[in-house]
Amino acid sequence: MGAILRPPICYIGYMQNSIHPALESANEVEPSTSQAVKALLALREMVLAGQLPAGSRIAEVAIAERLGVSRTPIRGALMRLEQEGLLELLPGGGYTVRTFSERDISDAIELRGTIEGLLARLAAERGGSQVVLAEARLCLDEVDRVLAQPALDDESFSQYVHLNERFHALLCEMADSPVIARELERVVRLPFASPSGFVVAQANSGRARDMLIVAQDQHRQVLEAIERREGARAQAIMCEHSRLAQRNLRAAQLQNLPGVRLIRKRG
Amino acid sequence: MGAILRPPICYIGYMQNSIHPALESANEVEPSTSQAVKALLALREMVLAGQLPAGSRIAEVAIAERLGVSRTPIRGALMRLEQEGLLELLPGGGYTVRTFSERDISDAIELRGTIEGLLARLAAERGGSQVVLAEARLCLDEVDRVLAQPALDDESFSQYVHLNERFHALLCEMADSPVIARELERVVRLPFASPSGFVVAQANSGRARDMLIVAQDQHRQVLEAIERREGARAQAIMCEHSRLAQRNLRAAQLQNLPGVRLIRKRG
DNA sequence: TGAATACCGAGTGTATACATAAAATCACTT
DNA sequence: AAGTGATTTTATGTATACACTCGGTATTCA
Repeated sequence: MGAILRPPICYIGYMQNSIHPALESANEVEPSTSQAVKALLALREMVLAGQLPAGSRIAEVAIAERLGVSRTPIRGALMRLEQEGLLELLPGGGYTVRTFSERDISDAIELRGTIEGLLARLAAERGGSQVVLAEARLCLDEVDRVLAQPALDDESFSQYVHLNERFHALLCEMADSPVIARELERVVRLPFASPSGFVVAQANSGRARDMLIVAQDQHRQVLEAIERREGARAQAIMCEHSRLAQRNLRAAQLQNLPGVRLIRKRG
Repeated sequence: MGAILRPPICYIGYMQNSIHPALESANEVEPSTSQAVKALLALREMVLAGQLPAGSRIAEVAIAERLGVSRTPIRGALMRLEQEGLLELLPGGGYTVRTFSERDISDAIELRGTIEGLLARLAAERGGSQVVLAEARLCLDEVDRVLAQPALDDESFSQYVHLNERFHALLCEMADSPVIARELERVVRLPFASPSGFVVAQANSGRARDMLIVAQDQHRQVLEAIERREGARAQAIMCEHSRLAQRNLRAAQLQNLPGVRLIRKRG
């Protein structure tokens, strides 16, 4: 498990290919990655890190020379990030960093919970394959093992996040619906909407482990509901499950999360 | 109401700027529209009309000369359509037309119903502004007037579709959630997931008007539920409302719908 | 002195040229 | 004859050059 420990744990899609554009010209992480991918990852990181001033237009040329690529891949990345909802189109052309109110984030989490609830119901109704169900059980067993210790260190949290994302991915697989899975992936990319978005945020809190215990219980129950073909129950549990993130949104200290700078205080 | 009668009624986003790329060089619909917009609209039409062979790679240069623009806006349009879910990335680069199984379409409709249900619940909980509520009531009154006649002609159907989309848009406004509204718009763009996607498909059916009567009743009930702040009821009605489209998916003759060619029979 | 117009600059939108990778075809060998 | 290898060709990915639009500023006229 080669997961990085502290900062960029939160977003599902970013874990496996998280690039740090720290060094100016030394960001040759892999020679095989195309310029377009490089630009996309770097720009997303920059946006989430708050390195781009929100409100003013993003200068393409400046980004281009900063990343050492031409404007073409930059423009592609900008288009894509606008589609993802991290950027906004300006009336005169060009893009700005989008900011989110707390209610926007709350709505994003609610939407994720709703879609995951739908997935859970479909999984129950359609009855996932025994193989995937067995994998999910094993996954939860591993989580139990991680949570067995009374106090969790960073390594344990990292493992939990990994297993958590794996379970949510398995849920997708059980529902066997590429269309819905695809849209869920989009929603999860919205800042703070990820299933493990707030796990790290409260990692230092004393009740952090207790929260994870509750979440794990919900995972157990939803899997049981799916196995018993209890669709409505599975849906309800999964929807409620997302409200853990809602609670953390209010209680958590958000300093260490990527994308905090995108939250506007009032407006 | 400058709605075109027969073919391109079905997709919300396409109505106001539906371009027919019929004439080769005479598609100067507006001189102010950028090449990028032109390419996007034309390509989307081509994909939905089934003019591009599904399965094989889309040749950029061919599209470019056919539309009379360079490859740059074409590539932008391809990227965007891939994001929208109409195209698929090929492993070697390039794009293909995506095809949908009947279950994919069914899932898309279910997803739309789920999200609209969420919107209805939020609208009820948050209590939409009196202005929007009044507009919605007026909208439904107009629908009543259209449905008053015993038999509906094409003009009436067109009016219904227009009012139907307006009501769904007002629902979005009542919920007052830009984040969720944005994702709903994406889902609605999926082939056949539009709220009025199957209205036209069964326009010639004898029971067409009856279906619309049922839909209108659901609209009335959901609005009442929202006004009374009955969130769960509003959610349930709106979710069930989308199942009308599910039924039509099975029963309707789909010949006249844009995007039919994207349905693969088995697989 | 204020306002309006014109000029200049910065930056996006578009087109095209080039490089590279993939695919298809042909030849050659087994 | 079939399969594998090399070569050619075609198409995508990338960079750059150009055009045009939108702001800003300065200048001029009333």
